[in-house]
Amino acid sequence: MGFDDICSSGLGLGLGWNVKENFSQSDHQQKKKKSLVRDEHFFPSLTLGPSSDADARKAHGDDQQASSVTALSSFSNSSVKKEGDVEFERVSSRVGDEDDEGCHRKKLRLTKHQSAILEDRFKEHTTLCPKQKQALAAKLDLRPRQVEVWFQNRRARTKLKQTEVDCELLKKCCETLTEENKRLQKELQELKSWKLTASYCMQLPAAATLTMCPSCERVANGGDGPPATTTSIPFTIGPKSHFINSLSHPSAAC
DNA sequence: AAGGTCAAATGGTCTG
DNA sequence: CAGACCATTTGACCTT
Repeated sequence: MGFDDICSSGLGLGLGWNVKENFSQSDHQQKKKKSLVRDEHFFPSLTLGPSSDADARKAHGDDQQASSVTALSSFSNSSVKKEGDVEFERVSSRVGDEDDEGCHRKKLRLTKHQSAILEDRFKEHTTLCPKQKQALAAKLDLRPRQVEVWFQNRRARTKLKQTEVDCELLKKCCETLTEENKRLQKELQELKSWKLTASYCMQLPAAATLTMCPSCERVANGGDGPPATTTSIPFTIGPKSHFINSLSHPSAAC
């Protein structure tokens, strides 16, 4: 026991990314997955302790549903403005000539009004049932298919935005963990140097009664002298370290 | 002209 | 199997 337990018990210190891949999907679906974004969940990990992998991986806040963050639409900076709404109406409304639609598609620009209504609906629900779609299409003078496509594209934008947000979050998390890793590495080094010091002190008669109080967590002489303080003893153990000299009884420290 | 945006098309999977 | 959804691509339009 003692320092040896701390320093040579497979204490591991690491920083890395845990990748939890969702393999639940069928094989034929995998070929479609070119991007990692959808089914992989990355979460950073920092470990200090036995290198067993048994420690529970915390479930991360999952599922990037449309968040309030993403509610701000990319439409807000829509570039169509110069020629005013008259121009909008000209290009946008009425894809009424459905027959020649297949030949060459004309760029459709939704009017501000149409976009606003669609946005409002999207804020309420990110999907539409057929009836809602019909009604909305009629209201906006668009085809149901156009409404459907708009919602698809809007969801895609939301997802992209959310991915960017998540990415930023993970970056920050990574930075934090890197700092934590550095700190723990430093602490480990200190513990190792303490071990060297202790093994040296063990050879001295007085140090044989070295004790650490479990309550105040200070190293003290177990003998007749006064309790040791941080100033009188060359080393003390911080709150997170739990070292008790096996040669003496813990309660004797105070 | 290059690059960005966005509506629309396409081709695939999933689900009831 | 139809319809909804998704990822990706295409093409028109816009800005710089």
